[in-house]
Amino acid sequence: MRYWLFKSEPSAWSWQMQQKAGAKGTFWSGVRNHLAKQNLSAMRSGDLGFFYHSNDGKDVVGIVEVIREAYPDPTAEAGEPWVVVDVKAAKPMPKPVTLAMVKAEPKLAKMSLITSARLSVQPVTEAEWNIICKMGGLKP
DNA sequence: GCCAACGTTGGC
DNA sequence: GCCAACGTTGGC
Repeated sequence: MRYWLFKSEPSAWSWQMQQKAGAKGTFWSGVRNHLAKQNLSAMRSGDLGFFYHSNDGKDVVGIVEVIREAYPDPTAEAGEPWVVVDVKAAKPMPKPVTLAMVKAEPKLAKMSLITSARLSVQPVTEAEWNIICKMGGLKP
């Protein structure tokens, strides 16, 4: 089981929209970065990810579960290498964890969210996962 | 709205 | 293969 972080601008795709998509979930499209693509490819069914609102909010607002592993991005041009995974909303954060809270926690200083701010799909370590769940009011 | 970080493109 | 120019992301 691995952990991830998905970034989205709420104006493009918000947590509320993800929740409305329900148990069937949706594909996570639009990744056009090779490192992010590698991360998508490494995901397995059942992996969990934080849903992070960039720009507007700047907070972890929920948890999604990977329900289908990487396959070609339906929104990509023919011949392009991009992939998507399907995710569904698993549970909301009782208390959203803001970027400011992450930055204020020394144990999270090495998170990709801080060190690779522009990467849209990031790995999260188990230790980081547990800390943020706790900050968000979830039992580990 | 600005700007830093960073990835990509294209000229050489 | 280098690197300057340019575009995009995302925090402030």
